[in-house]
Amino acid sequence: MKFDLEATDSKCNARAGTLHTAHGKIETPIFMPVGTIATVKGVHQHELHNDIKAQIILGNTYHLYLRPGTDILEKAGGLHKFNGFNKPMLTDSGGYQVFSLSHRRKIKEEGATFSSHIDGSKHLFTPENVMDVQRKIGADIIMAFDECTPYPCDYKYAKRSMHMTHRWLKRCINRFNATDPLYGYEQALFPIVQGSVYKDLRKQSAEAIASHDCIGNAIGGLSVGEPHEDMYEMTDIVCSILPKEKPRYLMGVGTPVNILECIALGIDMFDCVLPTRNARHGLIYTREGKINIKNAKWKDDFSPLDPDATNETSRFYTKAYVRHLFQSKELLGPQITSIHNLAFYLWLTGEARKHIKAGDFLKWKNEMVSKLDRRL
RNA sequence: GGGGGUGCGCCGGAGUUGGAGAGCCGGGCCAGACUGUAAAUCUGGUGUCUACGACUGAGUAGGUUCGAGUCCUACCACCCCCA
Repeated sequence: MKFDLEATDSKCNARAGTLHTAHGKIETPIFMPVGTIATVKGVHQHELHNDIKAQIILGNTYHLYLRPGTDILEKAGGLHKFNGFNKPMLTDSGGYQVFSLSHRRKIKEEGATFSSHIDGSKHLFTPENVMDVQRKIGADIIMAFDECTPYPCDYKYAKRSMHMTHRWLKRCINRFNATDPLYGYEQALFPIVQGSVYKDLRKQSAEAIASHDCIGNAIGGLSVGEPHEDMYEMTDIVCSILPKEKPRYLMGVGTPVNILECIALGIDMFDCVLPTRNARHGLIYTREGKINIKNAKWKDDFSPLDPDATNETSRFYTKAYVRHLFQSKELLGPQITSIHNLAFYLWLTGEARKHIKAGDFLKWKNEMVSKLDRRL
């Protein structure tokens, strides 16, 4: 797996590059739709491919391990074969579930014990078996097992947790290096920077992560409720330390404005549930800001969801029609808005790339942010 | 034509031995939230007003009573049975 850095903005740290994987290339900056349970909720693979133009999607180790289970995924020949998405995929390790399902787990040095949110059964996740599971799932990029710390998080806990994540990382790397891909193509392991909102911890963590010389690096533990200023500050510090020639993945971020700001700080890869979750709840992102398509004011607005969209779905369906679908609780409503929001996110990162290459990113970014920044 | 039954919220239920209702449950409607997905979910609002408090309100109009959504009378509407 190889990353080519193609352009760097002269006025900020934004970059454009290409990550070459066995399932195709990823042109950065890029947004990666989240497909936790082997599906980007409500969206067909051909829609991801043709209309949204997704270049890579996510899956989740914790969820896929619980259901359908690694035996089924192995039998299928890996996640790509199972869900039919034959472009690059990335799996998260379950580290986020250490945070989001904190009431269902116990952390020890060995690993984290979860009681399944599906049936209550007990499962131990260790750095080693999380690597094994991700080998079986077969994503192109797999993530180290970490603890995503909550916000707020006191310094002492953040420090202790960070060190444990670093120790877990060494175990992940050892297991990863001791095992081979199961399906005949390369997988890359990305380590994750932690350290909560503490500058010294972030610096220390970024240095530790960089020292492993992995193919790409990730920043975790942000977008968990901290102020945006903290998110940007931490991202900035970490980007100044992580190697320039390797892709940087900011996990779980974010809003369109978050993404633009963090591209400016030097981030190449993003993922977030907002475009799909909000879509299912009737919130759509447009070039002019976000709108709630369920609001009564759209009931007789027969203009397209987005007349300027580059994808077909967003130009084809009207606001009034999509509102009607939501009012009627028709499945097509969330499907259309999910496609729309993802297409918008992919358009956004694609435009950013164009402007970085053209050399006018910062100006374009600032204009976009002021247009979009109605608390996006 | 005769007999019986039922009437309160935007809708459907529940609730009444006469004793605190702007008010229970569900739906609808109107808004809001959501950041490496326990999420097609969750939260709030939904009579009126001069609004942290008031006022009006149980088909309509009267009556009985300290007190009526509840009892009585008339009328109206709807449903059922008989002709």
